[in-house]
Amino acid sequence: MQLNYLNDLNEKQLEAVKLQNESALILAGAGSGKTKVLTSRISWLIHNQIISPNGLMAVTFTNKAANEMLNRVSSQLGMNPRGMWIGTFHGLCNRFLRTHFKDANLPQSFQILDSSDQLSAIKRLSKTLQIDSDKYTPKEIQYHINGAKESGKRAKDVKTYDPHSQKINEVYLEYEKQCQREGVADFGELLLRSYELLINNASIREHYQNRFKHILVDEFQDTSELQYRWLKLLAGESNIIFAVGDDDQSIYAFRGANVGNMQSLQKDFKIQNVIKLEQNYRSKNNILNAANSIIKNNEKRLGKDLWTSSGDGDPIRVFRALSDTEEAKYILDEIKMHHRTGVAFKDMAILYRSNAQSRILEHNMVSNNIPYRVYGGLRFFERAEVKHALAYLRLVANKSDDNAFLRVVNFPTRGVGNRSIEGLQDISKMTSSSLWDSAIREYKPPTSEKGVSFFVDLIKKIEDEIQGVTLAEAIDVVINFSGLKNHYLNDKDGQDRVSNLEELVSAAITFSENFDENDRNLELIEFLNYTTLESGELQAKANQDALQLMTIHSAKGLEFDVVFISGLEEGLCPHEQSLMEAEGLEEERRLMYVAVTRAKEKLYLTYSQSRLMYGQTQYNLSSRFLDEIPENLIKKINISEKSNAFLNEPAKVRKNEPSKSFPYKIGSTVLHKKFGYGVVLSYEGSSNDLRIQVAFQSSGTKWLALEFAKLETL
DNA sequence: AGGCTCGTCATTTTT
DNA sequence: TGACGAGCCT
Repeated sequence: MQLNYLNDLNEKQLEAVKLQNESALILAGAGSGKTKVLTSRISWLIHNQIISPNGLMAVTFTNKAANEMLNRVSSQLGMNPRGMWIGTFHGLCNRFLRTHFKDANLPQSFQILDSSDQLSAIKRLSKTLQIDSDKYTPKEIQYHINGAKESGKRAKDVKTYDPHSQKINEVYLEYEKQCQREGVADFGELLLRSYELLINNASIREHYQNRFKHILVDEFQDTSELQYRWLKLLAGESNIIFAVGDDDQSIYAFRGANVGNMQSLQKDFKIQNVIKLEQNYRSKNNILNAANSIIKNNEKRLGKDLWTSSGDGDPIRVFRALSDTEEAKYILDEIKMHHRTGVAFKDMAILYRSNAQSRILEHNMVSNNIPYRVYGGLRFFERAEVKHALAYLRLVANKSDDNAFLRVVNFPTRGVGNRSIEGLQDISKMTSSSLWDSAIREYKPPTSEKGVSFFVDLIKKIEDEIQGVTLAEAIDVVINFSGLKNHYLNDKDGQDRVSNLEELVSAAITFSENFDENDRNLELIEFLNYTTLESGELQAKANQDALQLMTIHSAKGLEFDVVFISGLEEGLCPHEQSLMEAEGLEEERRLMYVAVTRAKEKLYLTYSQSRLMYGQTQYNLSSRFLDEIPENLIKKINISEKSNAFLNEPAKVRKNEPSKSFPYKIGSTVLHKKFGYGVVLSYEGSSNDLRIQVAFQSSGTKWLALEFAKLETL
């Protein structure tokens, strides 16, 4: 029987979907229908009874992608996919650890720390350990811990070669103990501990290896070293991995993604034939050709070319502005024009490399009454008031959760000052017990609605009140009994926060509707997990017809009729910081590739001669990526030839050869009398007050007046 | 406890 | 420039 979901697949896609007993790597270009291939394959495997729904696992990175997969599979097969192992790496690991909490040496009700919880846990620990937080910043420690976990290492496995990292690793060791004591796990821990459990427990490992005959992975180029090792372990000797990815869209190396996994996969799973999906169903040919020409400048790639049968479309418009304001104005005018001709705001997007660029754009949208939406702010479950409310519940669920304790013991304020808290911490340290236990130990019946003992009574009261009530009612109890609601009602600009608390009650109602077990306690715990694993965009605003503003990173996976890529300047895109990193430029180029391939119909590339950054006007050269697009695909707009002397110079600098005005090559090493060795990053200003930016090995990055700086080339 | 000033810093981000 | 956090003052 031919299934209707297979009907509109092209030959290559169909080949991928119907692969039999072999692992596969599907190189799926932007807009080539990779999600479709992945979900169709799941449906095909199940429908042809090659496996049962329980016999496969499908992993993605984001909840959004996971949900989309679940939805498509459920509509293709007309079944409820809830029990299936389709989810994010973290979500599946969480499920795995809950199932085997005893073997994983975790309390059943263990709570998950998000990044900000993790950071406050580290700050707290540093204080207890009397670590100098200026010398060893909490951020640096967090980076070390996450990096180590990402590569599968416990503190005891990390090799340190200098006193500084030695010290930091000692904090990591203590951090592990603290988390264990408090019954919490950070994001990296979910993965690492799942991996370790599989390694160390043969019967569990064999059980899962026997179960998941097919493992499907989305966005494979984004997998980290540990994630790959975890997948390999689950695959065992004989299971089949179906990995879909695009090395050209690997833009997350900075957070641990390892494109090398694509080569490793081919080797480890003896993949003979990599299937390339190169037909693009999204963009016009001019756009694809531009993307192809840009990305072919990268040396490290598996190689593929996108094509389409949908025609050339408009030329790509390149606009050079005199200032960032002018750039914003041009974009705005074009948007208005397209809107008049019938393009909805929500089908147009402005992309930029860094968030700071959004301000000036937003400013223009506001003054012109264009509805817009900026992606990437605080998410719902990350808001302070929501976290406060949840912290009460977390403490009820797990009394060892010191993070939660500290968050709410004095919020809303109830006269618990630093002295009382430090007192409790001392007791906890001496007796190695939780803050809650210390509070119990010190308990004296409160005489007023103040103090730690009153707080203890409050938590116990909340605990009593929520027995047997629904989750939503429980949250209602918390926000009322805790005094949170009152606190915000009395706050002159707390109205939004009150409605967020109410929104949290609705979120709980929705959660309960989809929760099909009867265990109230379990429901609470799973809800708390859900709030950290799925920090969630509020859906309501998504339906508004609003112009989309976002970074290139957050645009990955999305598409728009009209796309503006703004700020295409050297130093901004490619970002100057990235040029210091190994293979940084190639990743920046992939970023450009991702940005370009977001556009369906029309693509605008804009840059500005001057830009206000950090309160100073910077003069930037146009991005080298613009030069990588063939002239015949481009229509230049309003680029006047009469530019000042400085701007006639750039070609030479861009080619990166020393010239009269720019005597030092960008990227070359120089020696300064006082600052020592450094690398030339860029130039700024014009002939007589030209300044040079140098990153010095020991004294940081500095701007120097070229006229006075005594630099030696090496 | 809350408001204030001053100093610092400034890609990209999901879970 | 402007956001944020530490620390100080009231």
